[in-house]
Amino acid sequence: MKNKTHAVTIQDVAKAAKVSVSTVSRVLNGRIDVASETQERILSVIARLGYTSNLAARSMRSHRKNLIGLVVPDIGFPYSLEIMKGINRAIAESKFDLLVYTTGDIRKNGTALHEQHYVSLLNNSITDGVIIVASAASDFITNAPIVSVDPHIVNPNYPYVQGTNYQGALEIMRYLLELGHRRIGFVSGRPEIASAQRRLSGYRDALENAGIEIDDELIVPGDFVQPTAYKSTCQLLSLKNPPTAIFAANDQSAMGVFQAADELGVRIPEELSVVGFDNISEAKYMGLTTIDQSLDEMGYVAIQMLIKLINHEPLEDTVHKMQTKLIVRTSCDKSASIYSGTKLVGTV
Amino acid sequence: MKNKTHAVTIQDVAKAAKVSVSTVSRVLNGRIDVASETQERILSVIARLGYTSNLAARSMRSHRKNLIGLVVPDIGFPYSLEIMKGINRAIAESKFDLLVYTTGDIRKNGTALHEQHYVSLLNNSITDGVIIVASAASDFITNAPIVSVDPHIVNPNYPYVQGTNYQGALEIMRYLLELGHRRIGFVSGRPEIASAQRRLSGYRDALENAGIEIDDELIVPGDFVQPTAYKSTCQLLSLKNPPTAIFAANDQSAMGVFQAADELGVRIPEELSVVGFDNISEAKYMGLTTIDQSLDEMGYVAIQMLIKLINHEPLEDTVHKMQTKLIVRTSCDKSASIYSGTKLVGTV
DNA sequence: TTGAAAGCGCTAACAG
DNA sequence: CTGTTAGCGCTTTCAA
Repeated sequence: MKNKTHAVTIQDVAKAAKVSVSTVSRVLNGRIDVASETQERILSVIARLGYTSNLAARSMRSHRKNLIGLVVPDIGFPYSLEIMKGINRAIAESKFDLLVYTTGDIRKNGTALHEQHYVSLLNNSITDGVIIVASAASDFITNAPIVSVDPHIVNPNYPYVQGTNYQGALEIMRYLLELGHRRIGFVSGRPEIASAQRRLSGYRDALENAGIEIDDELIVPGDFVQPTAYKSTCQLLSLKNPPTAIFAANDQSAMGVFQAADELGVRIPEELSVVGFDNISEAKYMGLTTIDQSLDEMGYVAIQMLIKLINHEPLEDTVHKMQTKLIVRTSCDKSASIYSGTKLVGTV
Repeated sequence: MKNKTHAVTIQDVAKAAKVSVSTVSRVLNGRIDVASETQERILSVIARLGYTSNLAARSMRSHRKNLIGLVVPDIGFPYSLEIMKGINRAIAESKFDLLVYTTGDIRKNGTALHEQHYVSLLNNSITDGVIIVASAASDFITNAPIVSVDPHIVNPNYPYVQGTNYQGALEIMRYLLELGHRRIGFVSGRPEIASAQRRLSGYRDALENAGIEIDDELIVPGDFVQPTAYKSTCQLLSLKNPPTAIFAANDQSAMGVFQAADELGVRIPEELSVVGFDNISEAKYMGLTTIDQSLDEMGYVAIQMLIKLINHEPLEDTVHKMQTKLIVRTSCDKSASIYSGTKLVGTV
């Protein structure tokens, strides 16, 4: 490791190039008012010394950092990854760099409080704006723009991106009802989260519209995580009058449903139709039907919105709702066909 | 959005609490030499104003930032994600926060150069140390420690973590040879990468040791990405004397092999045995056998090593080689049994 | 075209 | 226990 002692600063460069720090700074920032001879000399010194401008110091002085912050609760989740894919794509197309902030584990902190903390930390220091994913917090103190992706609780003061959860749920139910199902189970999501509530509403309303009485026994608890869904599904399948179809509130829950069905010897999709919300990469191998809310697109769109805000450009839509797509699989094969889709983009 | 005008600084807090900035700073840094009454007053003001310390300014003054940087080429890759899972876990157990730096896409930049840039940028500014994953660069200018995970080219000057690629490849080959295979195809990885080379060496040496002549027709190009492996496998399976088993250099390549086999109507594992390197979450649904090099463990260990370096604690092993595990699947079911493993930890 | 100097927000001596 | 002061490395006036 070189320069074990001291990082090379702009002063070192200035000294070596026999100019003042301000001249070096000018070159660094691409000012045109520097003699090309001087400029070349400075650049060669920079290269020779391996100088990198100090991010901290630079951020402190200038307002433009070309850096976007991303606050995600847990990178390990497939959900987060999907969104990050889209974010990554948008970042690649932009001149911004991305800085992801995570505390490694949701359990480590009092979520909402820490989200607020990190948003402030980043936006008041080194980023031009932040994207916050699945935030539990609904209010932030920041002087740079933020865009919320799939917030737990919707706050109209901030621009946000979300899926068409209600419509998607209706879609799923329409599909299952058309298949002739009358007893449809629902593995819930976390009840405090808006998207979970809207999915449940869709489930309920669809049944109601179809003139089917809601059997509360068929609505079982869940928390977007596989083990809980597994337990709930076991309970569901052990009913004396079990459902013939199950609607799982998210991908992980669908995995839990699959696990339970598999263990109890119930074959999917022959004996039990299963539909799950979210992208499930394994879905095609498990014979599950899914409704895809294009998580990656949500990330992509969020960055686009944020960049506009950073550039003080107007935002046509403060709220962006992503299209959901029902992907129907008739069997455990790899072919999947898109059944239908709804697109909804509007301004609140 | 509040405070649209100006971020609240330590000065604002000091003024509101009627103390000096240094007293606020003391409270912020948990110094004990502050009257508990004053402390409480300051804390309440901080809470009321929603103050967050400026990361940039703080980093500039103090040496300890409690922040670890991670430089990954592309977050969207399953490979990166696996490593990040382990990193995340280790971070959660530590008092450090994590900051991931990515440019969104490998193609965006001249990899090696940019890796060096980001390492310097982070380590000379706001991080206490960085982890660099799958680096193309082999030398860095930094005054804070770095740990390299799975470097393309090994540089003994830096501590690094890697899998037992050669041993793993031997293991895979032993397994396939024991199954009676004599014509075994190899879908290569990127030839400039050390791990890919070692996997190929393992393949070659195993055949040689078994007294089987190497047929260069059976070694097809790959680049760790599915489409290439797909094409190469099609080529492999179209040979007049096609292989009865294929060893894919990584998970994505294994997916490509699966895709090709599926398309050509070759059943796995009945008609074609396939083994892939890396964790493949879909493997269990596809009947693939894998050799798992515990990517997440690599991330976990890397953070442990880095934290020791940051704390100036001695490192027993500058080089950490992760155990690889051959996971054999007899059919497309969910049960998987661990075949064998090798563990190798040493110091260079 | 270049340099000197002020100051961004913060921490760490050093005085009181 | 608390305030004063001197910078950290950088950008940005303002002069020269």
